[in-house]
Amino acid sequence: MEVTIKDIAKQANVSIATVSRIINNKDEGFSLETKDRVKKIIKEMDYHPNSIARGLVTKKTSVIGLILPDITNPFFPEVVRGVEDTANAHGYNIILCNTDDDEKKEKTYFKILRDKYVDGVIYTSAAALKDKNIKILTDGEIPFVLMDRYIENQTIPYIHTDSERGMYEIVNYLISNGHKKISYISGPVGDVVAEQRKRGYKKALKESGIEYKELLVRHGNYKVNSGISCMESLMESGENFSAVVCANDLMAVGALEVLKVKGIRVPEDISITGYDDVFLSQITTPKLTTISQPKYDLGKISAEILIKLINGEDIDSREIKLEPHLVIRGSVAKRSEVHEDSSNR
Amino acid sequence: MEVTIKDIAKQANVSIATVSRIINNKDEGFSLETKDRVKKIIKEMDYHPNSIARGLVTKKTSVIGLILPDITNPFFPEVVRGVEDTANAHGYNIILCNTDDDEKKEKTYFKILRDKYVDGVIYTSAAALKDKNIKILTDGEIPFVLMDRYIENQTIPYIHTDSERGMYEIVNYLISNGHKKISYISGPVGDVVAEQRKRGYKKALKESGIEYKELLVRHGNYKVNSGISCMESLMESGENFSAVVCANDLMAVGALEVLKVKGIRVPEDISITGYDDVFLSQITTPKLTTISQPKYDLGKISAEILIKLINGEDIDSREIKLEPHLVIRGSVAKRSEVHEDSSNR
DNA sequence: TTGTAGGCGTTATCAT
DNA sequence: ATGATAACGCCTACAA
Repeated sequence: MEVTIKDIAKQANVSIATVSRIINNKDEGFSLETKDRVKKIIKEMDYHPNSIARGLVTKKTSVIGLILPDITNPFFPEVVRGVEDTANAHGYNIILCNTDDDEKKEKTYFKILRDKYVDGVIYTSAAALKDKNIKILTDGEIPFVLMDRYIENQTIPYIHTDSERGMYEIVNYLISNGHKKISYISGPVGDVVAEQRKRGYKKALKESGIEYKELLVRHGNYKVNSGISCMESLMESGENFSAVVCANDLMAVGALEVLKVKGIRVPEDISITGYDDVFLSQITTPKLTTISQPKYDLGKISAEILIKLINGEDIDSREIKLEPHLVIRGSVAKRSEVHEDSSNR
Repeated sequence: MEVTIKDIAKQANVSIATVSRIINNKDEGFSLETKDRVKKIIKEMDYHPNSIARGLVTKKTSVIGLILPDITNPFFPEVVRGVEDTANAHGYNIILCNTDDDEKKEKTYFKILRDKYVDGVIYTSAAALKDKNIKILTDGEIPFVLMDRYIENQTIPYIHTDSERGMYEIVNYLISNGHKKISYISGPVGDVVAEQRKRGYKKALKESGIEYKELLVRHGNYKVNSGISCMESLMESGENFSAVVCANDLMAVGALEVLKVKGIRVPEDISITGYDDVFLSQITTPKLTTISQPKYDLGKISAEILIKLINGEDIDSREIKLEPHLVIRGSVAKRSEVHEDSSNR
């Protein structure tokens, strides 16, 4: 049988109340002498408080839920690490939940986490979060934050990187290298982040007086295979372009693969860009020019905000926007006049 | 205030005992009629049992701990996914713990998980697990399994892939391609898996009558950087070799990078092999010939075994060995006679 | 400074 | 088929 607070109390000839005060580091309610004695006995008997029992009365479990689409997506491990390290440093553990962007799974996890009385949850989803689902958490008065993605018309804090700006910058970089016909492989239609990035793409084009052509854009799902099919579709379209910007690195990898197979040189013939700066982007040939997101920090800050919320502290603003930055590697070439001519109407 | 079993009981004019029986799907202790009535009220009042309170009496929490070195290592996400999917399918959630192979962190996590009364833990570590630490779990009578790595002289179940055999096969593949001078970039000295793989390397050499030369081996830490430094060291050694086999893909990526910088062609000049078949190995140039481990299954089966243990079921044997298999891609070339001659003494 | 006792929300053992 | 009630292990007023 496990040794309980009762055993310690008996052994030390004090009440369990006193023991409780001591293990909770209260600064009143016992003499220094009894404190030492009790502590010694606790050590001798290897007593450790039962978190469950404690949780039942305090309503705190010291665990937070971490909901994301798929840990297998190379974007997430580093984010998760940021969350876990931070949570841990504050005495929390994390329950990891993979939803595959499936609303049903999300809902189920919400309920489970609520029933398990987690102290808070960090939520990332590409799917639009329904109010009805949010209610599961809010009714349970469980603090939560949105990470990476966000939901409109809500007051829930969210931490993300400025996707529109990131995409804006990399497209501008392309333009400054002489590119004018720029294809775009986007994320899914309806995905909030995908929309933001596309907005950055459009904005950059517009500012340079380049017309946005629907025919030059394709919609993938952030996975390698969709990068492949989008690139193939682009090639077969007969449209002319000197560069293709992808909404994430994985799709860029797929696009790269297609061009390699077709014997089209990157970046000499066509330039390609990624987004996220996942490790993969450093080992493709050529290495991907991409936009770097502070992934670890994204997780870290999300955890910090959540913990503040849990502690009832104020947070400065609902939105925390981290800044992305351009990482120039080898997948973009200057568009020379010669090529320019040959590809003009 | 949350609605409790008491509220339901009152509303339904029954005792909490009856409600309890109903929510736990007992097959006695209530009439069909009251069952329906209670269930209806439960739904109306949106009642959900408090897992904490339940856990306090049942001693079950439906959560399992998952301890691994670093989720950021691309080998793990898929394993974790296998664990999570399986756990979830059986009604369990997972608490993720990153240890960085730090014994102190491991010990701390052991204690936390024990205090949180997790139902079991899956443990992966490169560090030698001390008996004293194991005791934390065994004393708490918490079932656990070893995943990927194992500990000698213990009776703890472990699930792993046959590292010795995997390495044996890939080295044989090299030999069958005419390679005789084969360098080896190993994992850390003392790491159990590293030892197993090295054993496979030695065995293959021996069977083909090739002498094992300490001068041809280096020890890294499974990370890209160590692959780089090991490869550099190998190049500077002046030793002659036509192939280098790496104990994992990440180090192979590092090695590849060094050769690329030096203008040495892979596989024409030197062949390289990886191990693990992490996604990265498909996008290097050339693509890595490597050994594939069933990563998802590793996680899945580990979870299944653990759950059996939790349920008090018998498991067939202490050791479950999954089979690795050779994946031939483009980083190994036939060693032609010409090269052979030039590199012979 | 210390102890008593109630309560947290369940499950489970007895009765009835 | 039901209902009281005692745990489960801890925290926390409230007393002493």
